[in-house]
Amino acid sequence: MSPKSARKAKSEPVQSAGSARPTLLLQWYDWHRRRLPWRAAPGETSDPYRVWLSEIMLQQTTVKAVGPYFEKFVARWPDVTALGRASQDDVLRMWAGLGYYSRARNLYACAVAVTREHGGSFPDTEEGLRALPGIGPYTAAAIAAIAFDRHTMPVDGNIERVVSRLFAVEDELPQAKPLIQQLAATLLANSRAGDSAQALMDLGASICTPKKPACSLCPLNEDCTARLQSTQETFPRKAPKKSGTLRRGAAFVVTRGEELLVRSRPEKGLLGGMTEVPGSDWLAGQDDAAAKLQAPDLKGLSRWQRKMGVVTHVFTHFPLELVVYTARAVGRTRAPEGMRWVPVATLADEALPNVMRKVIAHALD
DNA sequence: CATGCGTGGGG
DNA sequence: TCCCCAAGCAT
Repeated sequence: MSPKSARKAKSEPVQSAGSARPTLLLQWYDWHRRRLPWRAAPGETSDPYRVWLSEIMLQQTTVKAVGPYFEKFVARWPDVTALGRASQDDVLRMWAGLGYYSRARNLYACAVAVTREHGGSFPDTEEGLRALPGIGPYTAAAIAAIAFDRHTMPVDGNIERVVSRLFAVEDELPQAKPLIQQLAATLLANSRAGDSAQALMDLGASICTPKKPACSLCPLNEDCTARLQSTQETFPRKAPKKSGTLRRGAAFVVTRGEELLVRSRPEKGLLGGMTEVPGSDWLAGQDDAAAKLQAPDLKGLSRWQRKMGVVTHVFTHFPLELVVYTARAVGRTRAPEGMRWVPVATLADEALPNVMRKVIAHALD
């Protein structure tokens, strides 16, 4: 007789909780799902174009920030072939302010590819989607699950957080990604893959938040390992990231009547393809005198006037400090090679990143 | 696998 | 104020 045969008075329903979770999650979702502009109403078929567009915009970007941009885009380009017929510059102008501008270039390239190579319909498999510009592993899985109900679990930052807490994953990100992917897949319901994914994302966004998670409201709280240990807020594990070194530069704001001198940045790299006022390089340890030497060379220009103060801006990987110089150009002063005059009144329509809007506002203040 | 790539909001 | 972060991708 082995000790194992001893029976508990009341056998515990430790019912391999793994199988109960997907159902609990969907039940929670059916009551608490967020209403979002790109989501189909319950029972409705979702539009792959809207799912794709929203997923691209939502990469590293908050729902609140995306809202108005999504509405603008679908109003102007109601389907992927309409977007494919636009110009990249129109797309960049509409995207200005949302950040990560390579997304906008890839968005356009993707629309062209879907229009020309897929007859205007998105591929309905992860593999097919993954081959398109701007669509990586997460986005391919998300579109496949949400728009085409493929049985796959996309793993974004929300889901990494929820899963790493649920299973108390001690490994640090990003090394833990494969493990988390595997664990996340256990939360997929047999049907309703897209809802399973969106349920986890909503849970991460509204309950299982980075700070002060509302565990008492969580449908999975009963067998959340981190919560049982009261270590929720310490997950996911990740190495602290280092902040970049301050870079300095100068920006030159030249007006000609009611017009402003601008140019376009190179296609690739920081703020690729976006509009800017002429400026110096942005370098660590550069002094103002060195930066000023890079002022554009125009005939018929008034003296450069240094605006008091500086414009500061923080990019993901470095902070930036710009000194601003202004000057006025007479009558028909020609724009130097590669530059152009634009009316101040229509600046809002330009593909101006926010750092340049700050510079111009500071200069014209 | 590490790094580059925006911006605005919250604690 | 400062730091962290928010539905990642490309290289």
